[in-house]
Amino acid sequence: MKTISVSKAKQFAEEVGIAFKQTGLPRMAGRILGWLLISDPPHQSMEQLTSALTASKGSISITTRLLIQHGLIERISLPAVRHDYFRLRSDTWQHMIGRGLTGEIRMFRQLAERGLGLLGEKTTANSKWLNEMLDVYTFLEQEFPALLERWEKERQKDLQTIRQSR
Amino acid sequence: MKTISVSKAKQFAEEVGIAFKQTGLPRMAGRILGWLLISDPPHQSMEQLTSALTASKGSISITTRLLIQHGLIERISLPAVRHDYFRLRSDTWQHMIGRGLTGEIRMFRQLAERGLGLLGEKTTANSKWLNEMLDVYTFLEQEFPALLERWEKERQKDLQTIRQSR
DNA sequence: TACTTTGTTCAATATTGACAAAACATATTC
DNA sequence: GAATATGTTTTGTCAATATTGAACAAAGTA
Repeated sequence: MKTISVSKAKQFAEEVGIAFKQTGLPRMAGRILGWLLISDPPHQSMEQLTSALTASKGSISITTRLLIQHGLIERISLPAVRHDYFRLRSDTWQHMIGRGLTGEIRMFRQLAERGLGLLGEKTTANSKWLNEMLDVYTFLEQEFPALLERWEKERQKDLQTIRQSR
Repeated sequence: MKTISVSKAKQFAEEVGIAFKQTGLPRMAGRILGWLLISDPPHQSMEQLTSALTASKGSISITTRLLIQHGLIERISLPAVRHDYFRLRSDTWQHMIGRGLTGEIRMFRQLAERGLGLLGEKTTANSKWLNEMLDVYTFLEQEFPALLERWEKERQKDLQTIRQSR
């Protein structure tokens, strides 16, 4: 029988927590998401989360709401069971990438525009940097979604290949 | 005479500060970089930075060192002037993107690998998510540098066009 | 060598954010 | 409708982080 070591699982959840903190979301959000990535079954009750993460009900309640708002997890309820469960959404990574990477790109593009607006018509030595900044981030803002679409397509192809080979 | 409003310039520096905080660098680092983006001249002394940002010498000293380590700014000295100046590096945005976006992609790819390692050979319901996570981030990790190279190329082309049209 | 300017380091403080515990609200069972 | 189970909101505490201010170091100038 192969079971995941509980301590390693908790450690993994902690690591995802730290990663999330760096992307701007609270640490607890990452812990919950990290746990849901490896928990068996993939849907977990609040009580399970509190005990797995040694966190208070309150924290879990607030943070699950946040994760739901961000589209990263969803609440499900099973018939004849009082409490609800949480589980990852199937499109979690689209949302993660959209919030993190795409969001960062947009933020810096906007900052470059603001900066250039401040300089006005003056062409100082800095406008070179600001223009380059605007240029890179505008390019990325346009091309990044296309990159993700390419992934979607290649993924579809791969899935088909797998199906055919059965 | 067109001069940048000092208060708006400071506000801009503050905004870049907040943006930096979200990417994991200290707020002060963003404030300094934001100020250097719009300051005239583009090189600023430590004394100028302290007064522009209303921050202590200590903060500036520590944070400029950090920015230099990250390759975002450089220290320059002018002949016959006692103190040094700081200015943006010409490749600031390559470093910014490498640290922020590329770093985030790599981090999540690594996490996916760790998670799958924990599951071992077991194919639980979660392995679907972890595999998709690994798949997206691996794809991005490979393709993102190529995207940046494409930008470099198109930029070279644009610069040539400008030169030729003179 | 004494003095001045400049920059760094570090200890003390202020600020922020995370979190738990408890009070509160809602719903379900008997 | 009392009792129990479940979930949310709030308040206060603690820990992490940022920032200052002062002491220190280094280097140029007279």
